[in-house]
This record gives sequence, C-alpha cells and structure tokens, in this order.
Amino acid sequence: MVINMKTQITKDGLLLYDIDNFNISQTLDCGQCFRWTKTDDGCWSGTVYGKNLLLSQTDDGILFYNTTKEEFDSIWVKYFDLERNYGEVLSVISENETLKKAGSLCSGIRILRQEPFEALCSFIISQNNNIPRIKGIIDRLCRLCGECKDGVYQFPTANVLAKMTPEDLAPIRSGFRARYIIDAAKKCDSKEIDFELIKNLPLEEARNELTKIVGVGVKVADCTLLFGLGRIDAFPADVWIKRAMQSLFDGNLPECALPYAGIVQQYIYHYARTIGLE
DNA sequence: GCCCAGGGAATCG
DNA sequence: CGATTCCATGGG
Repeated sequence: MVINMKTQITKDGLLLYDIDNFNISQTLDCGQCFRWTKTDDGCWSGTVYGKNLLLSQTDDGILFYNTTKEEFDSIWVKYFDLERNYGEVLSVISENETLKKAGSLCSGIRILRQEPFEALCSFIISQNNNIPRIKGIIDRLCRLCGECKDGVYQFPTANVLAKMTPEDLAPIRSGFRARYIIDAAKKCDSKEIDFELIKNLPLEEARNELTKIVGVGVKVADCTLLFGLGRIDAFPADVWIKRAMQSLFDGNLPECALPYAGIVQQYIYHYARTIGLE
C-alpha cells in the first residue's frame, strides 16, 4: 500500500507534507528516545546513524533541515517509520473506546527505528531510573567515548565500549548499570548477540537471546525489540503499563490491539502518564 | 532523613 | 515457584 506522503526541496531543506499522524514533539518526547533536544525556537535536533538533523513542524508540514532526498529516503523514512499507515492502526483500535481515547490524545506518535545497540544500552540505563537522569547518563556516555562528528558526539560503538571497564565508566555516573552496559557491548561486539539474526526470530526466542546479557530482563529486551528492531509485536510492560493494564483493561489487551501491540503500548504509556489512572 | 524513578539479580522461604 | 531485598544516583 502506498502511503500518502510527499516531499519537496525548499531553500531551507526538505519539506515533508501530506503526511498524517506525525507530530515530532509527540514522537521525540514520549519516552522512547533520550538523545533528541528541543531548541529554543521549537525545533528538534538529534543525531542518528552519524547524521545530524534539525527538524521543525510548520503549518505546511515537517521541515528537515540539512538533509537531502537521498538521505531522507535511505535513513529518515525508516527511522521515523513513515511507511506505516498509523491512521489505519488508530482506526482499528478505536473499536475499543478506551484505546480510541488514548490514541486520539497522542495520534502523532511514531515508533522510531533506533540504532539497535543504542536502544539496548538506553533501556539498560533506564532501569530503576527517571527520564531526565537517563538522558544525562546517555549524554555523558556519548561525550566520554563516542565519536565527535561535525561537533556532535555520537553514541559509542559496541567495539569501543567492549574494551572499557566499570571504572572507566565512572564519570557517567550510571551506578550499578555500568557493568551491564559493558556486558552488552562485549556480547554485541563478539556477535554472540546478533541483531540481524534476532530481528527475525519469533518474539519468545528473540527475548531469550537478548536476556543472555547481564542486566537485561524481559522489559529491556522488549524495548530493544520495539524501539531498535522494529518489532511492533513486542509489548514492553513497565510500571506505568502494568498499572494501566490492570486499571483500564483488567489485565488483558483488547483483541483489536494485538496486531499493533507495541504501538498501542506507547499510546497507553502516554495516556497513563498524562491523564493519570483511577 | 524519606520516597521514587520506562528493572533485574540475588537470595530467600 | 513467588516474594523480598539490594543495587547507585539524584531530584522532589
């Protein structure tokens, strides 16, 4: 199916228009990623796959500064999941009244396809932690041992991190998570953990592979699958989701949401955190 | 001082 | 098995 999406090169950059259900603030500020920052004038800047990007949402659409059509097609379409029809997802889940409401409150969220190793480490760092501090630790990690490209520090590679010790990571103040990050790096660098292989495994087997990393349980594994490997069948259940599932659905996700569990998870997460629960 | 934060490992019974 | 406790760190 062809998604309604048009692009046009302007003097400022590439303009994406005629696209539904894509709000950059909702997408970049919903707790799925930790390395995008909002600028004073309301733009968003971030760096993915070594490319620095500046975005702004206007009445005309979304403006991608400093990018090309080639880069847009090869990187950003996939990263922002632009080929998926979120309108259809929202339509199908609106069969359930609660999901209809949850979806309508954040219908511009898109599930990012982040770099797998970054997603894995980010959610290792997220455990028993809060979002501002997660962002701080990740920022310090990039500055400590990530490559600097065009003045922006990238997320470190598994190869670099695999050679480090918990003492080396002391400056990022990640506490007990330092040795988890290093174990993840070693297993990814050696290909004992192979994202390309895991990506296509049945959910249960994919989880079993990722949880071989010390400090990775089911929740972090599911976040890695959803936000790093594009597996929208993964349903990460953190404390908020667990509370919401009991409170809203008596523990069971409505049938209509099952094909899009991961996306719906993000709607519920947003709903629980903004509206609150009974 | 206390509590909690997009959890997981270790150690119980 | 399930339940509890500890893990570093920082903000409220």
